[in-house]
Amino acid sequence: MEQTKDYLSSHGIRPSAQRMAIMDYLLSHKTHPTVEEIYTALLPLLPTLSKTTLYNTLKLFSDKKVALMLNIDEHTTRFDGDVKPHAHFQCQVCGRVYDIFQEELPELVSLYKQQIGKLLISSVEISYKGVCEMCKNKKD
Amino acid sequence: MEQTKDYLSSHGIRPSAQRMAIMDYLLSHKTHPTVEEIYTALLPLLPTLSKTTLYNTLKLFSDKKVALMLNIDEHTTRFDGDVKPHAHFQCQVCGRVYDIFQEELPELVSLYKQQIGKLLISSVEISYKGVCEMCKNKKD
DNA sequence: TTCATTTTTGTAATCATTTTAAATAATTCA
DNA sequence: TGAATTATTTAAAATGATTACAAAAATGAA
Repeated sequence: MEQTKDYLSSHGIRPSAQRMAIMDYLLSHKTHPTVEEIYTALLPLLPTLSKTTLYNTLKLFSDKKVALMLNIDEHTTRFDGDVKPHAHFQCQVCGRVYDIFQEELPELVSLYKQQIGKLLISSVEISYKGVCEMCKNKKD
Repeated sequence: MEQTKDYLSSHGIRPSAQRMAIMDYLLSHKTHPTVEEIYTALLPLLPTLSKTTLYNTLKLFSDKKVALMLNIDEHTTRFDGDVKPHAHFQCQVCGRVYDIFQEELPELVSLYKQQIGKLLISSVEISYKGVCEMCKNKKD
């Protein structure tokens, strides 16, 4: 996709085939995928893709602010191509990660983003845990 | 300490020597230590302590709500004996984790803790990243 | 083209965490 | 008490995510 190329370029990222495919994947899969999931999904498209490239690229995306690196899952890092301020929820039964867009959040984030005391804040991550609707209903 | 024994007992945790030592450590070291740090610190007191016991115990503490398991550090899990609602900040230069007690936070947490839509929320973790005062000053 | 730089790749190494099974300690109740 | 059951601790091995490294491939500039 041409717009992905421009999107990367405008953020100071040279748009290689691998990078575009990875960015496209993140933008079209709002599932907060793990490295493993992205790797498995892209292998048919990029048969020579290596895990190292994935790790390097996702780190680059995170540094350049075109992706979020999420620590909500204690077992593995997850990634999000949506960089608008929002929170996340992980279901402790099925492991799925959901987005939470609350009106108060962007406000809260911008409020704290500048400074708390003498600390220089650059990012905020808000993570909820519990049981999602699907799993809650199965329990009955 | 006798009060640690009661504290554990009142939370449904049988107070073994190992558990009391670990809880004591968490209550007296507000540094959000890693498993490795706790292990190294306690080895002189409990020469036979094993890492497995540490992992088991910290999991138990987290389940019984006498400790927080923090995912703020992407490399390793950190623990906090302070279970009052508060946020954390990790300095990306030195790695230290600081507590952030903001008036708005307990409110925010209790607000969201019950339910968001159809999700059943049981815990919230708010993590800031940036540069701490010490490291900020060193940079000049 | 040729040279230099960037990006990608595969392999091996590292390190936190989990699994497993045995050893030890504590508890129960006959 | 003391044998039997249960809970806890331990050490060693296995797992799995991530990083380090060095070579190969691709890209860009002169």
